[in-house]
Amino acid sequence: MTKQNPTLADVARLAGVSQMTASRALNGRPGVSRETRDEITRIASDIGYVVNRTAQKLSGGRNGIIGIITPTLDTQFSSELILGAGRAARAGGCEVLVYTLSDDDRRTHHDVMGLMRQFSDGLLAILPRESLCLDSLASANLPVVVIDQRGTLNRFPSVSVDNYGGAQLAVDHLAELGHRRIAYLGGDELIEGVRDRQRGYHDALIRHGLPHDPELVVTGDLSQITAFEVASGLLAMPEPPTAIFTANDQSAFGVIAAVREAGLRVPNDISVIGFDDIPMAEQFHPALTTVRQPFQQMASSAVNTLLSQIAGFDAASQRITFPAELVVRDSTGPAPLELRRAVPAQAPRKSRMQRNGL
Amino acid sequence: MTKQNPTLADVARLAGVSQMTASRALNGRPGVSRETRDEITRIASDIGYVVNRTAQKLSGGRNGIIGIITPTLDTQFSSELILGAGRAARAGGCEVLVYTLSDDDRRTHHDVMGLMRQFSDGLLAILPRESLCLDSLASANLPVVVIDQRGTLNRFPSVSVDNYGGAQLAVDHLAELGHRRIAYLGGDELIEGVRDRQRGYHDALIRHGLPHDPELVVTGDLSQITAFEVASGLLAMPEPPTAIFTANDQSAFGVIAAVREAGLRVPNDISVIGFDDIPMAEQFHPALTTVRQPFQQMASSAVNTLLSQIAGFDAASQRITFPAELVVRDSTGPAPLELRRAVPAQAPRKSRMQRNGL
DNA sequence: GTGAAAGCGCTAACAA
DNA sequence: TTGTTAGCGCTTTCAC
Repeated sequence: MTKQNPTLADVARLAGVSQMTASRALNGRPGVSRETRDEITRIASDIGYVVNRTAQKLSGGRNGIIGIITPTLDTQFSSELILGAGRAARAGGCEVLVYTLSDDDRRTHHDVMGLMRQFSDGLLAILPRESLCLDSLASANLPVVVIDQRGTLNRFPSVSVDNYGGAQLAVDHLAELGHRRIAYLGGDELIEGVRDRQRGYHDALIRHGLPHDPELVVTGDLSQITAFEVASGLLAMPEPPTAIFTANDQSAFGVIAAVREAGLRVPNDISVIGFDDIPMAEQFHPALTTVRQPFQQMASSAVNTLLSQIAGFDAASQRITFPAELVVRDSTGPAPLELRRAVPAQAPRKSRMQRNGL
Repeated sequence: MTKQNPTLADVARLAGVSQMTASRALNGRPGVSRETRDEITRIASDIGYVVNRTAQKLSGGRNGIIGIITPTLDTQFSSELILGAGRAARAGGCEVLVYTLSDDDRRTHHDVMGLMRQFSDGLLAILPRESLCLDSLASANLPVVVIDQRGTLNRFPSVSVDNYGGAQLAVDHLAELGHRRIAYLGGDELIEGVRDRQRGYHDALIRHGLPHDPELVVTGDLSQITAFEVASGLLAMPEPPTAIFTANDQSAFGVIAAVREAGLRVPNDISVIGFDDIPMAEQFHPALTTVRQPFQQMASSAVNTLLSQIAGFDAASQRITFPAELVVRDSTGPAPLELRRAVPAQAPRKSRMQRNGL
């Protein structure tokens, strides 16, 4: 307890004005003469005054804080979004505070929402799955924007990528490379975006007149490790796919590991394509072909929507969708020649293993 | 603006007691009769009362919030630490809010510190490099614990891993495998922990009586991409190393990619060992041999130190160091036979390329 | 253009 | 065991 931090009262006293004048000056509000304002600003900076946002918020005003709620911090998916949101917020004169939903569900979502509401002017929710949070969010009467979850109940404005279209892009790419047996490794069915990707996969298959073998549709949990296991099963099929489309990049990494483990090569024997285009995708070996989500744009669009809501505009029913983009790198290639046109009845496994042994 | 959130006054009124009694009851303070307390608790939960931590903080009390300051969110290094800290904090009845230092330095560190101070009871700073933040932190008179940075100025209690010893573990392992030409790929020299790792590498080399070739000590920036480039240079040397120790796992991934690119294999031709043991290390292919930092323990130890400081105990000079642990996986193996005992004068590159071509 | 008063929701400190 | 008073630092409202 050396010395207290300077408060608005200190600034006011030193400047010989009332607190209100100081407040107005420092916040750029009208009603202060040019000279007074300059003087106050100078003094404030001299004594190192920093507004107390806690008090600011409590007294009914805004405090320039945007809260971000994210289910997890350890995926590049969320870090990218948070990074982008932070940039956009700062550009809009706000700071960002992140709250991670606890892995244990001990704490009720309601409490968390309450907490964030008290701290911030508005909330950005990264909620891939139809979370219970939505209910708590609804009861909080403060601006909310949801990322990656349009939601069935249209309660909040949302920003997401065109998952359906993106998945089609992936299948198109594979089909053009001559693949016919294209597998899909999905994730948690509760995640709206993931469901859309699967629909996109399915519809694109039909559009290309490709067989739609239910055995080629498998489910993971968006983690690399699970993808590895699930993909291993896929590769052990009597008639394995020549290409695997995964619901996210992380899964694609697991698939590639599984392909290697099976003694096959990517993309020579099996093509793999992911979804997201997290930074790691480019650095992976082989560099991952994937469908890009424009994280930066999504984040800044979400922040801007939030900011305009905070400013009092109604954006309640806004649904922003960004197009996905195919990013071709090294993990996809032409389908093996002998499988390109028709799917032979006999298991192609052997011949491929041989080729690989060269 | 549907309806205001319930406040302590509401609870008190409904319970027919004063605000203070309600406050005491809800905070588990002594001085409230059993029945009154139960009744108040019931009512509070009935009307969905959630304490306003902003007001709580403003009124001079604690608010059960721990602020975490991290330079970045997109490394598993920091996510692991934050995850662990969150768990520990919650176990101690606190919530955690994360602030990411902006990538642009527009905002002064001082402002950020001010902000966090207002919001929280104490700060956990993940500051790998000797940051300017330390100065700002010092001026904030609230508990601070620093992770991964013992600091030259002994200002704050800190928690870190034994970087020096960990690096020696890595070199010991390599030396036991018969490696003689062991390279070190470091990172930012400003990072204290990284400097310690280099010292450990150097001293261990001497201890093992191994040659200390300055050419084998190169510097990256802890990123995978840079490591790839730097390692490529290392491999192109007339007399390349047979093992590479990197300052972090991320760099090791880049090195492995470079080794592959050069047509060599890990660990047959080149052994690679990292530092950190981030989750990705285990899932990488080949699974990475590395030196583990006990993130969970470090984080919870840091939180506990912080908590005790908040409780009023003095921990100003506390320095906690955790031992590092060698985790042997698949990226290290015996040194190539012909290089195991002595370092031949002629370039060994050719013979290794041949072996690889088998 | 400026200031005074009141209060945001809560908790210390002191009564009773 | 309980209540009263005061005030955290700021902004709103309304007066000058």
